[in-house]
Amino acid sequence: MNAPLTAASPLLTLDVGLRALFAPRLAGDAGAGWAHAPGGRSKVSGMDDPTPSSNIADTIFRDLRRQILVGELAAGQRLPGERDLASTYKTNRNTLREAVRKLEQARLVTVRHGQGVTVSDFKKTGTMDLLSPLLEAGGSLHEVIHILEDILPAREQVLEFATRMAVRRADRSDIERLTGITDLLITAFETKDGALIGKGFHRWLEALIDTGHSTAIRWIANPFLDAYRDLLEKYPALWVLEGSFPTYLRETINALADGDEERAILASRKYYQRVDREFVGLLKSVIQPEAQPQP
Amino acid sequence: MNAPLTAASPLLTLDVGLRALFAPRLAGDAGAGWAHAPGGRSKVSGMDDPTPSSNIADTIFRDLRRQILVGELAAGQRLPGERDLASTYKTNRNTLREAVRKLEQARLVTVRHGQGVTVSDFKKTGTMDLLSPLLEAGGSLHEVIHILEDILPAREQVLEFATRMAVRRADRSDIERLTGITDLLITAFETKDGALIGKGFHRWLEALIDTGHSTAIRWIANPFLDAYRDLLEKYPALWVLEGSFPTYLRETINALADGDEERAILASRKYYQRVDREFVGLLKSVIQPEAQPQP
DNA sequence: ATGGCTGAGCTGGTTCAACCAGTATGGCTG
DNA sequence: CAGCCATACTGGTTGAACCAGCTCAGCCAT
Repeated sequence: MNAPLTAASPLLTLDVGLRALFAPRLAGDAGAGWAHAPGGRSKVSGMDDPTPSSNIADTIFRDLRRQILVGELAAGQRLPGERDLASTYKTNRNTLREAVRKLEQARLVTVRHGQGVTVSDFKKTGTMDLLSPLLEAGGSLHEVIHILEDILPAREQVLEFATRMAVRRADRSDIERLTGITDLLITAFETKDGALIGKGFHRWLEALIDTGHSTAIRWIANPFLDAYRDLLEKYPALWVLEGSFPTYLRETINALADGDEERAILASRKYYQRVDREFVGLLKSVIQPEAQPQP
Repeated sequence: MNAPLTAASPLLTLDVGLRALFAPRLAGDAGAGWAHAPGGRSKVSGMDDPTPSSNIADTIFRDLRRQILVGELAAGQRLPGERDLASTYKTNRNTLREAVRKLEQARLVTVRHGQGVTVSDFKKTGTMDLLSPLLEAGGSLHEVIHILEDILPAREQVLEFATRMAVRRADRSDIERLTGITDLLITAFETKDGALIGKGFHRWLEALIDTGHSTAIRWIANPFLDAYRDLLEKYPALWVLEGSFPTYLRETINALADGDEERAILASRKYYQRVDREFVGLLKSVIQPEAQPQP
């Protein structure tokens, strides 16, 4: 890659992460440092349930979804009949149908009475909801990298938009909340513990999005946050955190407090362009190792 | 509103559309002028099925979804048991469960074995998939307008991003396709037939998004296109088309052909800021008629 | 020979009646 | 009073039967 990194600010754990990304699941949890703050949420318990999903229908749903997302079941192809599928999965038709209903709702198949179930072309008709399951499905390396390359600029757009709205609509309590998380996060950054920082950054992003006070932003950002969280759980060591990470956080907070929209956008753009450039470069060097540059 | 409209370019059918938006469904179809082009699609038949949805489970799903989206079922609230719900809807438990599976997949409820079904806070945890059903559900006027005000800038961001990627990645065939649709559309614009223009514009947007050759863009844009199409079907006369519409189309195409990214973005930004400003102004004047400006 | 009807056999849609399995709760027991 | 446990909720699973839309082979009439 063209732009050399400052020796003092290497990409944190990136190559470890890349190796982990396509390797069996890693165990490990980096302590309870980022437990939920006692926010004003209702009795909604939060997303800290381990979700064992011993659910048969759900298991089948996930399996079929995976098969579709990695291309084992191609678009336009017809699924076996419900009776056949049920016996394949050693269950009954009712349970199997629940799985099919979920596939249908996820736009992965279309069901027509008398004609069977056909796989949809999810690349055409899907939505960002598929991002997390797609990364989780882990198709071919090439495929995943292509999708990621595609997603990264979109993510940057979303983040810029979220940042913009946050600057416009932040109130005092938003800024306090974000400042608090930022301080914790910068402290955590010193530990170089990828999983811990990852969780903290997730909270930071959530707070930033909340600060926009916009349902639209939340809805756009949620699939990205989901994908982030899922990947974080699977590959705690993955997170690409460039050396300027604390600077980015501070710049954003300061611009937020000053109401300086352009400065906040600039900080975001600068940071993510850096990170993404490195990330894409590394991804490409995984595909074509001969093109790998000298450090 | 501050900026007066040029007398020669009134908002096409806007107040008719606003009236229609909160009135019973209008009938009418503006001819087959926008039939699908014989594209290279596989056997996927397209989205021109009337979708009668006589499906019981789906009907229940839609009804419960509507109740949740308009707030009749509040977040955190528990649904009646499956046995009760089944008898309420005069059906059996299996069919009802299929509806609940869809609600679960749509993130509108969470189901926990032994504890029942609870309504989720979709404003926090939802995704853009909910946009179309939310508008369809038609909650309080105030609510819908608030959401729309929130969505419009997001839509503009998405369109700008789509435009940007289209300019970067357009090839000759993309430009030919878009030019063809543009010519048709501008001709159709003379007819002032809202439904016809609406359909044509939908095709134009699809072509623009295809031109980006990016799965990410498609996935982000799809919920917006869905909402657009659904509203178009329900309120054929709605579409807000400002007088500069043909100019916007031409500018975009020309910039695309020249590879001039900034010019394309500028055309998009200028046009949608105009349209959205008028739209929001009108929406607000519906809420507070006393604030309505003089023409 | 050709056109249209018809029924057999696919598909998903719906119903029923049981039973299995988590979760809360209140009353009983130590 | 503390702790257990029967019980009565909740959703999860099962299997069988039947209803309904669709396709197509094959028959019948033109």
